Amino acid sequence: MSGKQPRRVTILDIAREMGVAPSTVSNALSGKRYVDPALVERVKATAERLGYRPNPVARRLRSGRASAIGLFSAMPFAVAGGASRLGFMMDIAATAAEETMRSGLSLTLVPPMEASPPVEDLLIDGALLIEPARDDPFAELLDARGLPVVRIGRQPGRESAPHVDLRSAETAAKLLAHLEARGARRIALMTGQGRRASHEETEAEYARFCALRGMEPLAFRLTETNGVQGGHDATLKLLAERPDVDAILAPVDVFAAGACQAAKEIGRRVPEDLLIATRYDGPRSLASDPPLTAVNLSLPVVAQEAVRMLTAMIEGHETPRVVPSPEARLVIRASTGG
Amino acid sequence: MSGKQPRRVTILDIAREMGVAPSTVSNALSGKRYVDPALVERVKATAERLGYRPNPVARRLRSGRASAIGLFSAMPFAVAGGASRLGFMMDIAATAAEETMRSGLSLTLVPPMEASPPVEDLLIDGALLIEPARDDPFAELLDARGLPVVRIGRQPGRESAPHVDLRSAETAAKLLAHLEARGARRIALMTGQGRRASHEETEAEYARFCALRGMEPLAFRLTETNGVQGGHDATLKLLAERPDVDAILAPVDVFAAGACQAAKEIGRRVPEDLLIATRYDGPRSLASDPPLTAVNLSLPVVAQEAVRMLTAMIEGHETPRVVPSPEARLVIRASTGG
DNA sequence: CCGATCCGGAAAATCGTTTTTTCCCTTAAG
DNA sequence: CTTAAGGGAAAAAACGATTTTCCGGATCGG
Repeated sequence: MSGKQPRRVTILDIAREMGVAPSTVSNALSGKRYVDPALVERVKATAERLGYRPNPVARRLRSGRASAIGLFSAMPFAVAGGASRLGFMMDIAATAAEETMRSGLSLTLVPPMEASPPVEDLLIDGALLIEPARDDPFAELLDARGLPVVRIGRQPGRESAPHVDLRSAETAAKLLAHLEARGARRIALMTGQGRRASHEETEAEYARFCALRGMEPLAFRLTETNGVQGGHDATLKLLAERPDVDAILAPVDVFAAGACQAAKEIGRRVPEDLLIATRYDGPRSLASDPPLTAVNLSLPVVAQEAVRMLTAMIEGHETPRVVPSPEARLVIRASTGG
Repeated sequence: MSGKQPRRVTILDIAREMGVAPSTVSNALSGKRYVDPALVERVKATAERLGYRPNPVARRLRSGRASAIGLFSAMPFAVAGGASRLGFMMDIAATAAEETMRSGLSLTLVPPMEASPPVEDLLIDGALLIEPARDDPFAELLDARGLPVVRIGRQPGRESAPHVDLRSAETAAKLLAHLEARGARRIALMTGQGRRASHEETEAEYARFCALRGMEPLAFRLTETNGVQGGHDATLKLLAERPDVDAILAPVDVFAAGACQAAKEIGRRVPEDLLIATRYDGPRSLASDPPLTAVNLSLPVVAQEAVRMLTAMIEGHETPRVVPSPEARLVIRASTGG
């Protein structure tokens, strides 16, 4: 346990061993300045022989870089049971971590906590922010610290901040058009309460869609932390009050899953009597009964793009402020007739 | 873009401003040495006024700690589609990140990559390793670096390494007993291929169980990356060949989900004609049709415990080498008769 | 009354790199 | 032949804190 480390080999050890200056060793190893090729070889060999490992902390202190970025989820991250965004977040985290490593950085996971975490003390030189809401506290802290931030999804009120645009309006339009094509005549909308762009854009698109067709809008905002149960309860209530509803668009997958359950309970067959569609195509949409029609958001691509933007900003390179996500593709499943 | 940081306030700025020595400021703020209380107050006030934030890197260089730990997933982390362990991993990551932050550390996510990531350059002073398989490459790298490591789940072949024991044998015993109590007479087992303790222990327990009852063992190892489809196909084949099988224990949740689908397709009703049970109680088990009987592994507690062990090891404190996870509790759902 | 102890703070060393500056020596130009 | 230029490596500064050492004055005991 805690085995007394045998004192790490430092650059100074190499320098002493070879009778050269520490700076020469540094330059030889990093290649930042010209050093006689033969000497470089010898330095490298000695470093290898002594088992030299650069001390990342010292390196960071001098160069001022943390060599890490943070992944911030605005959503309740550890919400017991009904963690509606875990899959979403992980699709991003997985790819982001990989892409981050590829750039020689590492990725720090920052969960929302009761007491907001010490953003100031985090060792990062940039941040990824997942679907920030209008007054996202993380966004404010990060901006205050003056850190480069790339948002995944536009942040309402901060449209000009760098972000990957998830194009939720287009996604909503596609889903609505699909439902209509499958025969829906009265579509209800179930979004979440957070003031996120995806919700706002979807609502706007839905309103436009309804207006164009003279369809009476039936839009609800559910509390995200209620999870499947929330979607379930809301659906029961909705279908009781408005039996003419023949389709539900529930962008948050847990709500859609709840809607499926509710429909089954009251004997409304999906998709024969009721169409249900969602947005994020995660494990839940596949595992629902029936499987849910959803949208392939290409989150791995989105994450990769976001990391690229962020690293560019950190290095001071030019980068477009807004990058569009790949075009969303419908994934049509049994919940809308397969 | 790359907004020139306004140069952080350092301890030197405070010292200059007040006409005292930097060391005095440090001592006043940290309280490590006695400093005149009145002066302490003035220093704190000045620090506050100037907006002083200690530079974590400098602090770490001097004290030699990285103040971060890594979370390593041995499993394919970004497996397209059938990512069977994402939920599992995230249950742990979420809590671990929170507990880590609470200890003033941060958590770095390390995905498996084609080219093994530069474990050497990671700024961590400890690691969490999720369900390492017998010859886990990460385990070797980390041990070689001499870093404290806590395994979540015993690692076959490294039983003496510090870990949180997931008690898979007991879990398996409970599930098997439950299936038997619900009337199962011929139980088949579907595990994964990785040489993880959970699979090995479950298989051993299953063998014991069968031997005791004179039940013919029917155990299969499926490739984890095939996901739901793999479980589905294997189940079809199994039920065709052995129609007398009346229960399936599939610890990997995606296999269980696939089994459900397959059963439905061939008209075997669950739970009337076939019982199905799984291990990890993630979103998938809830969203399956019917919902799956599973086991509450208390992953948040496990994660918390693992982080505590790790921080203790990092600080050189004594800590038990093996901590048992909380007793697993059955979560009985419709797939075994509710 | 003198030397030992204590005390609070200043000064300096330290952590291990990277980066800047200095310096020596060779070469080329005037 | 002298000087300027340039290249390659050594030396030193810097990063920002913590930790150790130092120092002058007050206190105390003998």
